[in-house]
Amino acid sequence: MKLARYLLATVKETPADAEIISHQLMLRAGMIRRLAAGLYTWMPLGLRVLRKVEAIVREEMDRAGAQEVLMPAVQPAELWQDSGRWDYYGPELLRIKDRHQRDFCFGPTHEEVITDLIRREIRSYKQLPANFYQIQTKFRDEIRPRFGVMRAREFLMKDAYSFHLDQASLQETYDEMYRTYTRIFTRLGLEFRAVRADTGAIGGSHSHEFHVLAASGEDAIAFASDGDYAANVELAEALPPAQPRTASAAALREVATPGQHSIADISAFLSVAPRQCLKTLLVKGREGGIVALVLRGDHELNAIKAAKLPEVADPLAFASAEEMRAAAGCNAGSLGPVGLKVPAIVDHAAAQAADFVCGANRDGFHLTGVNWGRDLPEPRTTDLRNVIDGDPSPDGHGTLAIRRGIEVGHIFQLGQKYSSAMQSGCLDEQGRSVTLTMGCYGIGVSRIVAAAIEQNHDERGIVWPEALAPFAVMLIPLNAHKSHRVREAAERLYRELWDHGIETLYDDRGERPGVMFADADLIGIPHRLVVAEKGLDAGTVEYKHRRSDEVRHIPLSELIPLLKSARAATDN
RNA sequence: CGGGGUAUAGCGCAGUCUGGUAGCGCGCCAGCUUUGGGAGCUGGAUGUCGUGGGUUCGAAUCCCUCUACCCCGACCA
Repeated sequence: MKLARYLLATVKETPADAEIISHQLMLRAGMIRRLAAGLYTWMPLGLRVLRKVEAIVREEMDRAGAQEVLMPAVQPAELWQDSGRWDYYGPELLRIKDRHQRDFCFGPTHEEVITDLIRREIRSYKQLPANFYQIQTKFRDEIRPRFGVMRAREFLMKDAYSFHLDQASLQETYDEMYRTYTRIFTRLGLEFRAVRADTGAIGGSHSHEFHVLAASGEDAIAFASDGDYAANVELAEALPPAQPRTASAAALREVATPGQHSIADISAFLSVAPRQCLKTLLVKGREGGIVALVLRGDHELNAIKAAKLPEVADPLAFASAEEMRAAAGCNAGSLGPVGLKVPAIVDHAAAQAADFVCGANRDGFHLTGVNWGRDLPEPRTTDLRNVIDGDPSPDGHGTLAIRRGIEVGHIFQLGQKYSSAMQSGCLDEQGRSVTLTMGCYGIGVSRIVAAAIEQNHDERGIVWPEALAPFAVMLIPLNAHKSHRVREAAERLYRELWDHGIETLYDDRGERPGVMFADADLIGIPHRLVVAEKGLDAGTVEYKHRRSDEVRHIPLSELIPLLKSARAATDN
């Protein structure tokens, strides 16, 4: 491509409403433009990157024996009513009506459509197992789209669905997909980890998320210092403390704590560590009523763990101010487990505390020197909190460290959730009717582009991994307006590079050198070639890699082999 | 959905409090100079001041309506 008439829409200034670096750089490099909240146009340069991701995903899915299909983005409501999700899915599902007032939705995912297809097409166990995938635009009406294409409403996703006669066959394909995802993210040049994830109603250890590690990630991941345990913090188990509770030493006292509400207030006011304070949260119960959850002051409630308790409403909902006063006789800020009339469920770590501080269930007062078993009954304990840095690993190997990740892939075993709701089955070897067992496997294709930038940038712009770069080479002529030799050499080199299949951008805009260098750096092209008078005298062009400061003078004859070997190193 | 904020040239912003001829930087167009890290000078084009209504001799500015977008909030006891 020649830049003079390529829509290279780079901008110098950082757009005001882009918060994270990938969003800023995608706008500045002219990869995307916003149309409305969570809706983006992919510009020529950005689309090339998106296509690179797609191509690698497609190659590896094909290699793993999956068959590509393309299903409609718009889906009839009937299918969603069949599966029960029309009512369950909520406002994230974009519902639309056609001219006959029939209900449709813009697909946020395709379990219903594929299950419907398979129940019509698959007749015999001889056709199984089978795995179908598509790369397609999805729409999820997110409460709060943000971070550009990282959390957009419309986005490109690869979704795959596998069908099996039994669990053993599903496990095989699941493992194959795990390996395939590992290959894909490795080829994309990303630093990533597979982590155990929450499976919702499915249960078991049959779900993994693939996360690109980045400080801006929206998910927290817990890693074990020894061994390979890794899990989303949503799921990671906090083990009960190994040491027994220390004996009580202090007497129970009620102290006035006017205006002191938060753990931070109380610990500062009474000069005790936050971990010596307990916080009490009142939440709605599953069958109505109120339940108290008690945690150590330095710990955070894990809403997913709490919502799984049989006593607690799912999803988790906090008690209103009126409900608090009715249940405890005080406002938030003075709640405590002592003398509370509602059932209390206590986190393991909170149950281990001795001589602790908590609210007195009387506005403006707290209790100090409180002890389980003495001042209130021994608690019912469970795991309620998020793991924190330094907690013991649930698998017994070392301690946990917390890092942030961007979820770019998710594989899980669906079992028979959709196939039984939608009566998708076939005949087995004995002629018996069997309900199919399913797996599903997603990759956020457009999100990967943003995630890759989060991991690969510097102060000058994007630094593309070889496999994702929109172009391999940026060809820059110096003083082309004055020098026939430079112009001719650059033109010749440009054609030669393309003849060898090396994707090259030729900057024929006639800009000053500084502008050309700055744009080349901003859009992150890996290999930079500069053609100038002084090099031509020696029969060389100047070569620089985006990641390096080293400038090398390469004889023209060695150029193509050099670039080809750089590319080959990243294929497969 | 609750709270906060913003909307003025392609982009980033000032002007609004205190009503009176719509501005700055970048970008864009033309010319000259310049050419190894986002050039300089000269000249130029570009605005229903988000929408609709109201007050006023006069509204970007004051009042009301609507819309769009951004940020914060489901980790607080």
